[in-house]
Parts: sequence; structure tokens; C-alpha cells
Amino acid sequence: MSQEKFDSTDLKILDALQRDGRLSNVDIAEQINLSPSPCLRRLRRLEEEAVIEGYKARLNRNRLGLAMTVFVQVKLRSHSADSVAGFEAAVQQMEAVVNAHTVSGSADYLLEVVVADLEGYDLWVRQIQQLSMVREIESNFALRAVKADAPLPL
Amino acid sequence: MSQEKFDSTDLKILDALQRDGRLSNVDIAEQINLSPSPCLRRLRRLEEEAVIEGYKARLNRNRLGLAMTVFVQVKLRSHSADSVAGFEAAVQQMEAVVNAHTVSGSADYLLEVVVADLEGYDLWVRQIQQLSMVREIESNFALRAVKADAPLPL
DNA sequence: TAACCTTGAGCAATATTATGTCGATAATTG
DNA sequence: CAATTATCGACATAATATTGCTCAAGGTTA
Repeated sequence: MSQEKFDSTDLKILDALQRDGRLSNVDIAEQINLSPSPCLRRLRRLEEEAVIEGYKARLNRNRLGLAMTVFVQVKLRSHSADSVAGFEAAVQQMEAVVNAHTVSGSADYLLEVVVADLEGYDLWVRQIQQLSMVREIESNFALRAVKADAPLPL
Repeated sequence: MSQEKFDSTDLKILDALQRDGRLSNVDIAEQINLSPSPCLRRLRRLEEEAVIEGYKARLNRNRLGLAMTVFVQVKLRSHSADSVAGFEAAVQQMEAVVNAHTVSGSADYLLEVVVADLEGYDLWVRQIQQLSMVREIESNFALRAVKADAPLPL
């Protein structure tokens, strides 16, 4: 739809930053063989156009005591606008939910939930089950991360 | 297992950085009401202990022409060490796979795959189906992101 | 109580960064 | 081919950031 707007230099900047979000402009410039001034111009443009939505630190969940990641498939009772809006608002307020998508297939939503332990998960499940618009959930516990938060293929 | 190692000041630093990974040390210090020197000491410690695993720019997939996100459940033919190792090595090399976990439940793996369009997905599926250790895959297309890459609950 | 350990505040020196300007060059378009 | 536009490299500057050092305060332990 729009990737024609970005030349290979833009992509190199984006790729450098998705691998190390704290690179300074001069470091990026050096890495992609460009001088700092045009590099900064491009970077600012990419930020303004919201191609870069933000920056974040990648934290180690286990070391923070968040040892449990669960993928939860949710089916709603009805797909009325109210049900959908209510469910999504609830999901957005739940801090344990770090990712949520509507999906094709037999489930309506796929959520990624992060909690400390089984007890924390139990508490969260009770919250979700109290939502009247939820018909059914199926939990799949992440046993091991094979690949996490890898860079996008640019 | 280990969150006793972090006091509330550490958590404030981590929380600030997972929301804005480019904050300077002085900005973090101001945000959490601490002077820059101890703030930097803590930050460096958190980096050295790999509580902070790195930093990354959050890119807008749609604007980059990566309009399709697919969650793929994979079942293996056998769970021999060779099958597992071979499959995981293949997954790690596929750039379209941005997340991969082994999971409980009927599937062995849950993958998140990012491609430009259906054609790109078709190409990827053929790659995966050529792996002899793969018995079956089920694709669930992400229709809409309700929540993406939200901060961890600290 | 005294010694000790941890952690914070303040300050200074250094290094680094972001950012604007300007002329040159390359690409594009009519 | 000429004119226009876009983009680059180089340089200068001003603002910021990082980092080390020292001293003080608070809490802990023997």
C-alpha cells in the first residue's frame, strides 16, 4: 500500500533501530554510510510519519518474576457492537494482556497474557470469565520461547 | 524466582524505559524523583544483569507493507531431539517468524508470522510444509490488533 | 554505641549529540 | 538540454548527556 515511500536508505535506518533502539543518529549514519545530517532528517521524518511508533526497552520477563506467558483463545457469545466494544475495552485495561488480536478461525480473539505464576493466572482467568460476553476460553501455556520479539523482515 | 532483587526504584526505571526506550538518564531520574547519579548506577546494573535485554524501535507494520500477521499452530510428526532441533533451527532462520513458542495443548508450537500479503504467506507456508518434521499446521489470520506490544505489568 | 555498608545528592569535567546552514551534486522533469 | 527539485557532505554551534568523585544520611550489624 505504501512501502514505495521508503527507499533502501530509509529501510536501513529502520532496520538499525529495530535492532538497537538506542543508537544515536551519528552511529546510525556511520552504520549505513551516510553523513549525520541527511540521516537525522530521514529519521525525524520517519518518526513524524509514525513509521516509527516509539521506542521501548526489552525486559526479561523471567528475571522480573513474570515467568508465565499464556496464549488464550477467546470466543464471544455474540458479535454485537456492544459485546465487541465491551470486551475490547476490558482487554485494553487488563495489564496482564500484552497483545490482543481478532483472528480468523474458530476463536474470535487471541490474547497473550503475562503473569507471575499459576495463581496470578487463576486470578486473571476469573476476571475474564466474569465478562458476560465471553462464551469460552482456551488456554495454551507457553513452555519455552524459541524466538522472541525478532526484527521485522525489511 | 528473583524479583526480590528489585526495589520499587528499579521497577520505576524499568517501567519508564519500557514505555519510552530513548529516555535519557537525566529524564528518567527526573521522572522518578531521583538524582542522575544513582539513577545511572541502577540503570547500568540493570543492563549488566540483562534485566534489560536491549532496546528496539517499534515499527508500524502496515506502513512498511507488512500488512499480514498470521498466528500459526504447528504439530510435529515426532518429538525426537532431531526433529525438535531441526524445526527450531529452521524457524529461527525464517525472518518472517517474529515470535515462536512451544506451547501446551494440541499444538506443539505457536508462531507469529509477518508477511506482506497472501502471496508472501503462500511462499512462507510452502517453506514450512517442506520441512519433513512438520505434520500439520493451522493458520489463524490476525484481522485487527486490539492491543500491541503493551508494557509488562510491573 | 561504634563501625560498616548502602545509597543518595551535588558538582565538575568530558564527551557526545542534535540540529541548522550552505554550497555542491545528482536526479527528475518538462 | 535546461531548469527544477531533492538530497547529500561538511562544518559550526549550542545544548545535553554521561560519568566520576566526594561527602552526607540512613540503616544494619556486631
